Amino acid sequence: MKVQTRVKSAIEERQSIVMIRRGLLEWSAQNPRNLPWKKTEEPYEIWVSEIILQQTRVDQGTEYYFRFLETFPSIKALAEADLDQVMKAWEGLGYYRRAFHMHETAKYLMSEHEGKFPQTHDEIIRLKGIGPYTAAAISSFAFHLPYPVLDGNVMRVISRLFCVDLPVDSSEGRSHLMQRAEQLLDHDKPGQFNQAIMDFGAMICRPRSPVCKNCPLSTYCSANQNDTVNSFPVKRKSKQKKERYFFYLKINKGNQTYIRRRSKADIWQNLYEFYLVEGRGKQSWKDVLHSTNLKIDVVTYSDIYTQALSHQKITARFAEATLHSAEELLFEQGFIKVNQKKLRTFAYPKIIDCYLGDKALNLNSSS
DNA sequence: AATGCGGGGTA
DNA sequence: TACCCAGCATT
Repeated sequence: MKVQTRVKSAIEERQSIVMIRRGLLEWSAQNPRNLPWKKTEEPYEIWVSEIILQQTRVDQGTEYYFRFLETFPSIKALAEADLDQVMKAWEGLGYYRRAFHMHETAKYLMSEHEGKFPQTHDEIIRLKGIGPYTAAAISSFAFHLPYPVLDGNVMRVISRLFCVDLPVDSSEGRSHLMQRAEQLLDHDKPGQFNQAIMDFGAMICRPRSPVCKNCPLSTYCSANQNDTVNSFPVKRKSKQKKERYFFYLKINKGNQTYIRRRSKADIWQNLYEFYLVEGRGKQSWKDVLHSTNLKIDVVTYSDIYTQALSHQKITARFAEATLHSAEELLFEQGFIKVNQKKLRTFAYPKIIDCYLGDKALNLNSSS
């Protein structure tokens, strides 16, 4: 038997667009999602929520959202804070450039924009850290401007509805999806519509095991009709992870420790760390200690810590040591000396945070 | 157009 | 383990 395919007429096409739009809004009204940032139209608060939620699950970001607004309740408060303080609020959340850019933008808005968040899409999208998605989100949620959001949820929903087989991580795919998103958008209530389609993607049209059985759009969904929902969205191959080996020396002098802010173009920019020697492949502490000019006595060696980033696999070892050579060697390299008690007031990568946590635990249990 | 940038939940 | 998450900047 021959598989029947037929091209939809322009009229049918327009009709299904209308039905999908209505279906999304109705589903949203019947299945409201109680998210804290939905309760406000304050641009600053919406901005904070949207930056936090970039590539970050709602469950993971919610606590950060409350704490960030508590610590920095306004553009002014954020602008007047130290970078270290801002990074500390972001510690553990990842993609730390987000925090850096927010801080930069807050300072810019104070000095060049009278501390007010801009109210047009053109101005908003020019701000650091704000791209097409975030600009559309803020524009529609805070100012009711008709810009469609195109995030991971929306791309998944649309690619399934219309069987878009262009890779969603290609510019061609993105522009195709954006066209669809613009067609679908409800221009009278863009904010509501954008919320609806994202919620729908998160709850019904999920990445794995979508709930097609009671999906209100199943009759309009090409992928569902063809029983190919699992082959959308189409993505390119992901790259292999690079392995890196970090040897960290927690160098002490008395009750002080030397730490340094990471400043190179690399992971964990603007977070703090100990003296680092990066090994090439497998290496031992002996090789590493031999390669430094520092006079130190190692007191303890830690277990091995590993952390998987999206693009790198980090293996880290820590050694605690006392310093005998002149401190100047370290100060010249940008290190600062911090009292042990104040150590945790700085922001660290997760792998260092874990090490410090384990160390504190060991001290407690052995005493 | 490709790549780098975190951390965690889930199947 | 691999994939994905309310993406963006840089080259």
